[in-house]
Amino acid sequence: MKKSAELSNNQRLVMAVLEREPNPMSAYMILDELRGSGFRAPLQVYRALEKLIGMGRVHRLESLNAFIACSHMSCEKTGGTAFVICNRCEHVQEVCDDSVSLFLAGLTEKTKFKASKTSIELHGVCDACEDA
Amino acid sequence: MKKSAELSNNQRLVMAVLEREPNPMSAYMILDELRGSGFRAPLQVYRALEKLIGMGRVHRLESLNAFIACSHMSCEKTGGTAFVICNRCEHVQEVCDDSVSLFLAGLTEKTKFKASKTSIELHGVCDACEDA
DNA sequence: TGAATTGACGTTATGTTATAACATGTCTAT
DNA sequence: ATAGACATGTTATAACATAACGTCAATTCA
Repeated sequence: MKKSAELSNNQRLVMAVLEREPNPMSAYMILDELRGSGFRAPLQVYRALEKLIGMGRVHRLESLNAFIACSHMSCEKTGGTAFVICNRCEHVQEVCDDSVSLFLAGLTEKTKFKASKTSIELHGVCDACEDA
Repeated sequence: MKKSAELSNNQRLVMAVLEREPNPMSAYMILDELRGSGFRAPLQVYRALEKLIGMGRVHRLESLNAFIACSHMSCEKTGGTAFVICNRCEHVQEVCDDSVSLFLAGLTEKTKFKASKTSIELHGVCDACEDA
């Protein structure tokens, strides 16, 4: 039994790419970054991403079909995370506090629903871009 | 200048398909339903969907790459809508009340963000499927 | 020890979702 | 009548994702 903190070779490479890049990346962008390291097929990326997402170290942004390194330690321990995504600069702000988990708790109670996965994504213009 | 309530031929056909089907449909499922009516290419569907979404009569579910008829009158007037999606029966519950708009308002205030589009989607198991 | 299991990896092919680019038609306001 | 806006049709292609197969190395436990 391995410690979950240990990453396989491919997982480490994908993680490193995502940690270098502040903005969301598509699987194919990641693939292109890693061709020099021997990656040849999309599955190599997707398989690594799947594990990293399972560990909570990477998030998938459904509205972009893109991936980003988690900017916190362990979002997965709280109820959920909201992503605030600027359409101009592509910067993503990750919000992961009580307001999010309370909102989700209220929603699942109201709808009598057992949620296993949630996705909250806002698109618009961030403060910095608005001022500029 | 047309009244916005009037739909073009293709828009009407796509809308009718979505209104017949309670569960989310992919663009290609819609296309297949409409081949009998003369549809031949994905763009015919995507173009109609784009307009219908703009009118608030159809929602796009980002986490499914699928589309569903709005079950309310004009969600777009409120602050936002949350979709509660059962992974077993595929049923989608559309929640569009103050708790959603208040949550979004709090979030945008906190992050100093001007949101133009939001997507809130929960996956899990609905009450009916849980009991069954 | 060695058979069985597990998990990562590699490769080819294919499936699924979405848009680009270009041509045509059809209203309507001036 | 003509310019503008909008809807349409068609072909091709881009972008995103997984199926199905086989290999290999480490682990385990009979």
